Amino acid sequence: MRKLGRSFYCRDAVTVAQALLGQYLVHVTRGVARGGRIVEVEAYLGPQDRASHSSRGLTPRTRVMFGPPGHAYVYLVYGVHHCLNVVTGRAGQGAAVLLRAVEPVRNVTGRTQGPGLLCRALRVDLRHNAHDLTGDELYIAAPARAPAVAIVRRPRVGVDYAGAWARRRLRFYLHGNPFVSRP
DNA sequence: TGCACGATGAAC
DNA sequence: TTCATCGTGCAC
Repeated sequence: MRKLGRSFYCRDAVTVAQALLGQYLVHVTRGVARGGRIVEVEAYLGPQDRASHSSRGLTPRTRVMFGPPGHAYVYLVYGVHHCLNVVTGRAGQGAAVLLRAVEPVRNVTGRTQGPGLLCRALRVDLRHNAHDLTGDELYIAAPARAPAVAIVRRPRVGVDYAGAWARRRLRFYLHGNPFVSRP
């Protein structure tokens, strides 16, 4: 496994989103490494994207999204679940990719099909907000052998309020993978 | 200072 | 279809 470096994230969100499929998300806590294969993601493009949190502009919460790429943007939804994003593009752009589902690979208990379940299973919460993904605690790595993958494009989930942006096909997942949240 | 509202998941 | 539950952003 080879950890993804900064340059991986310094690309547009759509490119990074698709490139993330099949990569391994790893979280090391107290010597225990938990890992899952990323099978479903969504791209959020920036302030112009009405479905993106960054469409509100630079606020205390979106500060991380507008920061340098390769960092984790973690937030709480519905006061209950956490969602993990990776910041992409250039600093100031406000783009990110939401990790929606992983396939359990190592030391993962519980379900992982959905952004909230993924965070629970991999023990990711608000403490990881702004965390540098090129570090040794929470990172993404390329598997030794990456099989060819068929990618499906669909509209994003739960963003009906975003008008035309809700219809953009910015959700990507691995075709036929049983760990996708909503095939 | 108050309030409406979620990039969800689970129960009914 | 309803609800849990709380941080955020914006109105007052």
